[in-house]
Amino acid sequence: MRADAVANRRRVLVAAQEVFAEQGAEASTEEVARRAGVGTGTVFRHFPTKRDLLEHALVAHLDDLAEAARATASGEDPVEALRTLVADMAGRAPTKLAMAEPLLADDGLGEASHAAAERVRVVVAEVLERAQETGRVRRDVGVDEIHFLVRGIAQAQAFLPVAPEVRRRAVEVLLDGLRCAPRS
Amino acid sequence: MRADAVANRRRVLVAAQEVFAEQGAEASTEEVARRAGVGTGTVFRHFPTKRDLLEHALVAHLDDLAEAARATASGEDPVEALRTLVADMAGRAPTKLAMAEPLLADDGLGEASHAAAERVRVVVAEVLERAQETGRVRRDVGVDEIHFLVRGIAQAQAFLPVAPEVRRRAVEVLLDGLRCAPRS
DNA sequence: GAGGATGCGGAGTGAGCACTCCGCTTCGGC
DNA sequence: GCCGAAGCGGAGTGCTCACTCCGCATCCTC
Repeated sequence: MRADAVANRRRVLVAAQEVFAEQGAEASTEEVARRAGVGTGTVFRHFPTKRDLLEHALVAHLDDLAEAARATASGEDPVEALRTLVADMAGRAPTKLAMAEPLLADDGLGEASHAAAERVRVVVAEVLERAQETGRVRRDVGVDEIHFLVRGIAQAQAFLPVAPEVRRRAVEVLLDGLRCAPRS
Repeated sequence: MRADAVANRRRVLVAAQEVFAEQGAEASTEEVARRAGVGTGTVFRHFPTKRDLLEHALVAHLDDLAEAARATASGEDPVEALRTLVADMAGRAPTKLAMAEPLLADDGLGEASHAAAERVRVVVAEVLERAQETGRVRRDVGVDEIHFLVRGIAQAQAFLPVAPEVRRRAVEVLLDGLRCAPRS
């Protein structure tokens, strides 16, 4: 692969993440090309379909998230780390969903996306488990429930911009729910 | 207004709710017309833009919800009513959001939608207040937080179909969070 | 039941999009 | 520096969709 081709490919990927985060997945490929400073032909040569472009942008995004999660996981008190992780994921999820949504709606995520999502999942699972071992987090929830709730929080802010205190209190309810021992 | 025009208008509205619930707001106007058994011209005469059609379908949907909520509110134990309401709203929210999302993305909801949403809000507020008076529901949350969380739950299931137990446990966490007294 | 107003259907229009194609430019091995 | 291969740009293509237009059918009044 020629050096300029490699560079262009990377520039397109970066531009795609930016554009999709800002405008959602319905942003045109032309806009991505413009932002990357290349022609549309170049974008389509590297990523033959829009689906392909979305998928690669999503993988890049998930890898960023996993790395940040790994940094959070090491060091802190596990319960505090879980809290930080939930907040971080809730913050990033709108961007993630913008890219994942059309993929899910059309034949589901591809292999690469699944692998990247799994890498995130592993880190979250580890933090959750350690948090549960402290006895301060209920044991009847797993990573799936966490992801579900975080995705919910994220989605809920995506459309109706919501007052910060409302969002904060809502997250608080969620975290309290996690901390409580389950009731009858 | 001629009698057949009135009937057609109603049929279009009903068809629109069905189609948008099934296929999302990106469903074509032609599909709505087909389902209603009319031509596209007729749809556009009654609702000059797609936005108009979405908005009227949304109002009809919200009015249904408000009526159901009123039925739930009367009679039951308030805490139980709140629980039922949350579950019901979580169930209906995907349909609601499918219609509301493009409106929000483009200039926000119109006056009619706001009024309909307010009618729902009033009922929920009343149930929440009565539930709080029993002392079994924390007092630092309001209708906004409830709507926010419910919308989240709804959205989260809309894309990734989620295992029923996961969803159930997640809702449980939310409801437990509501029930707990706030912790430090 | 006649006549005018009202409403209807669906072909047509233009805009926007994903994706293709090919003449030209740039790269890199020699 | 030369030259073939690799890569590039962006006009072109075909499709879908919201929305328009107008000749024709249907309704309602008198």
